[in-house]
Amino acid sequence: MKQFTKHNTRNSLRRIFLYHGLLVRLNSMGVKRVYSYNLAEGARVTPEQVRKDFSEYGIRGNRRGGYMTVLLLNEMETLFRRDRVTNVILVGMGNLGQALSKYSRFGQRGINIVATFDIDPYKQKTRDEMQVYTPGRLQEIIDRFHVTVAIIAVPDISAQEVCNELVGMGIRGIVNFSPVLLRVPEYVIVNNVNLSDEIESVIWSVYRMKEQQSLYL
Amino acid sequence: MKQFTKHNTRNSLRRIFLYHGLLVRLNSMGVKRVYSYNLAEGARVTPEQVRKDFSEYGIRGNRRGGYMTVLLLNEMETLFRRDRVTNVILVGMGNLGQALSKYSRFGQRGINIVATFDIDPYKQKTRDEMQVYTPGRLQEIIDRFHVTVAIIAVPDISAQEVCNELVGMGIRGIVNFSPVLLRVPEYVIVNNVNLSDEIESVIWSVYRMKEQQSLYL
DNA sequence: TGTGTTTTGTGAATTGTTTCACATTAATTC
DNA sequence: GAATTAATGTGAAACAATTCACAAAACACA
Ligand SMILES: NC(=O)c1ccc[n+]([C@@H]2O[C@H](COP(=O)([O-])OP(=O)(O)OC[C@H]3O[C@@H](n4cnc5c(N)ncnc54)[C@H](O)[C@@H]3O)[C@@H](O)[C@H]2O)c1
Ligand SMILES: NC(=O)c1ccc[n+]([C@@H]2O[C@H](COP(=O)([O-])OP(=O)(O)OC[C@H]3O[C@@H](n4cnc5c(N)ncnc54)[C@H](O)[C@@H]3O)[C@@H](O)[C@H]2O)c1
Repeated sequence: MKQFTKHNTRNSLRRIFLYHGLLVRLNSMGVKRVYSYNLAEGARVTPEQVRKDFSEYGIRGNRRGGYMTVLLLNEMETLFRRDRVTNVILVGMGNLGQALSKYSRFGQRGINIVATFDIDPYKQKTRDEMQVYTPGRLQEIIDRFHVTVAIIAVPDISAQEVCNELVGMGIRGIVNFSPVLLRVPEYVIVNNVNLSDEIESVIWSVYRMKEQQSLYL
Repeated sequence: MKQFTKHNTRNSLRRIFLYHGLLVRLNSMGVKRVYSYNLAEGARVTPEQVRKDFSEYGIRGNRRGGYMTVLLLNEMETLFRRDRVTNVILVGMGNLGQALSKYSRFGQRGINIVATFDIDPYKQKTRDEMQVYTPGRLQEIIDRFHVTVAIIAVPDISAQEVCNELVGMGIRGIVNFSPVLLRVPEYVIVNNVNLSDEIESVIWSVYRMKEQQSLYL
């Protein structure tokens, strides 16, 4: 087993997923060979970056011949567990939780939301098709489906509490949509996704760009 | 006007927003003075990082006295336009678009979704409270409300097309939730937010951590 | 007013990431 | 089958971000 000691940053992983997405499209379009500059163009990076990223994960192509699309795809899918489906639970079936639970393309990405949870009994009943469980059944479901990754979409006040429970029940990875930074043991992976920040940073970048442009008028 | 030539990375902006959030909470708790290590602890960074970030944006405190909470908050709100509300439009009122349009806390962040758009006439009618417009009225609304930032929550196939229209109508910043990298002129800011990637990167990090741990058994 | 203490602000050092430059290899052409 | 061409793979160089180290400032208290 190759060990990834150095690098392995969030950035390189992000790019790898991008390359994979592009590769799926190219493959479905019947492209047999792909070159670092093809992927680079699609991912808006340099070809060197693509090759360095692959090199980082031990993925190798043919000099002069680039990469065989199918082989590269297979290699990536094995390496990044795209060959397996991972069971995930979702806690908090409010606006965002419902949107996520209805998204039909997670399956293509190997993400399977096996169960959703909410404390609100009204939400437990009314969700069409997908069963919404009470948090009392968390441990049972986690054990039954060998769940190690959870999505938190509860209000900020409850987020840390829910997080603690989940970690206590064996969850090792959390995607947190609430606007608080969760405190977890070092063996737990957390990805904090703050949608307000994502929007606000664009707003601010636009203001800043306008200011700079007006300096040259 | 201070010019931000160097640095100004996405990372430092992200952290600045984090500090702001913490500051709002500390202020509402009646904390009068705040020190770099307070913010550092909350944001999970080093105190030096906090001070460097502030220094970067020309924010200064008192040696030994830290920062006056209210003054720092005011300074940040002026600097980062938190004192103004920015009008934003949202295109695509499917699962995700509806969740975003119902989120009530954007207002606190100075984000005001003034109008939403969808090609589906059914969606144009049924959304409670918020009016959903046909894309035919985009230019009119953009002009009327001086909109420069848009959120794209349409399917991947339509995303680039919608993006082109928006840019042609004067939009300068785009938050893109579709899983394609948009192609825009260099004067337009794009933030691609890929929720599948956010989840998948956690899944993969968990797998990897487990592998590494099993090496030491 | 002076001395000790605490905290900021920031150059310098370190660490991390991306790009460059080119040797190496494989395919193609003659 | 030798020469040419076009790609990869990767150290080295350049660049970027973070941490270190400490001087400068502000406050406390005698
Ligand atoms: N909706 C958005 O567009 C948006 C944007 C930015 C941030 N967020 C953040 O995402 C999170 C979810 O947002 P939302 O709009 O879906 O909120 P919401 O209030 O609509 O939904 C939250 C849900 O969590 C449930 N809940 C509360 N405590 C719980 C617990 N202990 N266990 C299980 N369920 C619990 C509630 O019953 C509710 O159904 C919030 O933290 C919000 O700040 C959402
Ligand atoms: N929902 C999620 O949890 C989720 C997760 C990951 C990624 N995404 C991405 O976010 C985007 C939106 O997802 P969704 O689940 O809301 O999809 P959806 O299919 O539910 O909604 C898309 C909406 O866009 C509208 N639309 C299509 N073309 C349009 C056009 N040209 N102009 C205006 N409106 C148009 C459709 O009528 C529909 O209402 C997609 O690109 C999806 O891949 C969503």
